[in-house]
Amino acid sequence: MIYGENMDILESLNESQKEAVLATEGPLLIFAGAGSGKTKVITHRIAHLIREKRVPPYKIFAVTFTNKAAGEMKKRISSIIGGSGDDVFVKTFHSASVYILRRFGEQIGIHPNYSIYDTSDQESIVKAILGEMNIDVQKYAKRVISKISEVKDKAELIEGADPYAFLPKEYAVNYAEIYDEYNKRLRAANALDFNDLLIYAVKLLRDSPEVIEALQNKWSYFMIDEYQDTNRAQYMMAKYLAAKSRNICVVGDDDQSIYSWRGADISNILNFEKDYPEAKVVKLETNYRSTSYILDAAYSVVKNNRTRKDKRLNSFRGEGFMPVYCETNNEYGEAEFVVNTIRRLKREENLQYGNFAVFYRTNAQSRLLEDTLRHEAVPYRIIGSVKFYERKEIKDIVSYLRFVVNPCDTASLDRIINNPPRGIGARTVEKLKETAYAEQMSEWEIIDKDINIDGKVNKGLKQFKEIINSLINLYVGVPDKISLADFVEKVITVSTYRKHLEESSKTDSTGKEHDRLENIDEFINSAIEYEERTDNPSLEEFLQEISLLTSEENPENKQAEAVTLMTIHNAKGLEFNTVFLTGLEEGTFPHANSLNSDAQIEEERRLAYVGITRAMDRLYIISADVRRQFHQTVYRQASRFISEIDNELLERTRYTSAGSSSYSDYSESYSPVSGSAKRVSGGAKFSSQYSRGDLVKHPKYGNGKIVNIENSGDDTTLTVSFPGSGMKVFIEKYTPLVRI
DNA sequence: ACCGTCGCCATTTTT
DNA sequence: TGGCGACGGT
Repeated sequence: MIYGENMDILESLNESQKEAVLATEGPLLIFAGAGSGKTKVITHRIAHLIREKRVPPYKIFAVTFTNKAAGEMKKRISSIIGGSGDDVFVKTFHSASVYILRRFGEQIGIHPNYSIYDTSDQESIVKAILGEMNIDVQKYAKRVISKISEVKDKAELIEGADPYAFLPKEYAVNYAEIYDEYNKRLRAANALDFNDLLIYAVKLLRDSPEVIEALQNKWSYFMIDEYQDTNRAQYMMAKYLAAKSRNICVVGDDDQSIYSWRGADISNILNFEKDYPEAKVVKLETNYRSTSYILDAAYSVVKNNRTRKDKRLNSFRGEGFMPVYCETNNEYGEAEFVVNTIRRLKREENLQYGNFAVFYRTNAQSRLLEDTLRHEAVPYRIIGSVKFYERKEIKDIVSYLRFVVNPCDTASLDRIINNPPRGIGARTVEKLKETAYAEQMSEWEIIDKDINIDGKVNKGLKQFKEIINSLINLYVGVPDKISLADFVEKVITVSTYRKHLEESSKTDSTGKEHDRLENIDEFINSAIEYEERTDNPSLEEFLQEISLLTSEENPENKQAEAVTLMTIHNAKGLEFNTVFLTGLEEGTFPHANSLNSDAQIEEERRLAYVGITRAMDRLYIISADVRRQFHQTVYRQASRFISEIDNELLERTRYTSAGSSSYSDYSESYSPVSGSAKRVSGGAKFSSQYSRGDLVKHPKYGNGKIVNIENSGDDTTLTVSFPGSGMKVFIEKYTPLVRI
């Protein structure tokens, strides 16, 4: 929809949506069911504040859960009211914290060049501590980290409660001691983890009259999205900020709370009316997204939860198609059923690949789906699996940058000191750490001052010192003398990282090393983009910003016309014409780890609810009798969520894959079973110099037979079956195939 | 002492 | 599948 300058902001809203938009003063709680136009209400409410109530845009503070949602919201506000929408403060809680700390952090000893530690940095710190304490690193590192996060999620540090009371007591592992040591090392490294960002921001708000006054004067209208997913610290941040104006509007849906494992506290939304007795409550109960069959199915699942406010969405749309439950023999059958159905619907119903989404509970499940789509030449994109900024090569470069900015950053130092290899081994690093500890200096000071750690001067360390020092000299000139992007380029060359990658890509036949080079160039692009869109760009800010980024938002989906694959968690807030919910088996979904607690089962059920309600027109729920996990084959029972759906709401079917348990078997004997999934190159609006059944030769795979020819976009693709290597798909115009 | 290779291991969800 | 530790070669 295009919004004209004079469009009435209220025009396209229903009664309760209008009510929510107009209630601008005082606390407001909006229960927004799935698909009820929540984002529309938030953006229109902000537009209304600005245009009708004459609230300056910069007085409005809005937080969402993900960067993507924040970006989306900004865009939509601007599309209603034009450019001034850019001045609304729209961020995530974490990036809002970064904003607060950048301005006021010095008050509590947080210098603006601090590093933000993600899970892998945390791991490196915790592993070091456990190693020194002679604790089984393998076994405990993950557990310790999750315990540390758990304590911090509860924000016990802020409220003065005893954090140790929340740590487990095990004779082999002293959690309290590790916890203290961990925090000590983060402070020494001038680093904050994700939780610290929130905690320290809240501390400032609570303890510094100057800060709270400045910020309460800065913002006077607050909007918080996904309120059911806020944790303790986020709750407190909102509370402190809005304490003066009390113009706080929270939006959420207890049925869609799926982040309790990350400290989200559902009682934050359920208790809002206690916190703000004068609060107005608006319920958005008309669903514009899904047909009533789908909504009824969703309701029949979620109503089994005990800890929820009962409510039921009305569909604005008609009855629609009955959801389909397909039982398959194994995960191959599941993947084939998905592909066949996509093909059929695309052809018969004139749908596009972009109309389809495939959801799964765990990322590991994506692999076979992905393989099958690729083999069948169905374009797809995966959201959120390997995050761009978590790729090894990106983290390496970021670590160089972080270290130059903040030379106390030991996690970064550990990463780069011998990367690329320069002859600094584990023993040397160990001695370096010992010396640093003995001298009460940072490791960098030891290196920089040529302090003797080993009876002889280490050549590698000397080399490393020169690299870092020359980069520090350049860094002083950023961004005036040297642009940020050029500096990043310098880091990549001076560190010899690029050279090293180029060399290893020569001998690498998989092309992986070459991909790494491309990713590095992509990273330079992201630095250029940052510089272009920022008024006062700084390396520090750039680094902190990307630490909070989770990729998809940046390297754009180059293929818009593609099937979307993602975890259900990632699907929140999205909608698709047709949704496949895969792996509906006890142990897969609900996940095995959640099976023995009611609270966790309820969260899994909410997750199912979120998944189902993403579908607009068609919903397919799939289970497999047998699924191979890790190394073994497990027999699975259909998920309880399926039996919770009323019988008359589900069309049942079964699909059996001709393939058995290994992919090569599958390729050899693959033949589509479903009658509607004939693999003909129908329509044939494209031309090919091959026909089905032709025998061809490939330089690497040898002789094979063409089993399918299809037009995907502009290209003609050939699917060839090789006796030795299974099925491969080629784009005809690039293929090295020769007819024999 | 470091570097590369081999084989073993484990995998919920993520700002 | 790939990340990580152990091991043996340089």
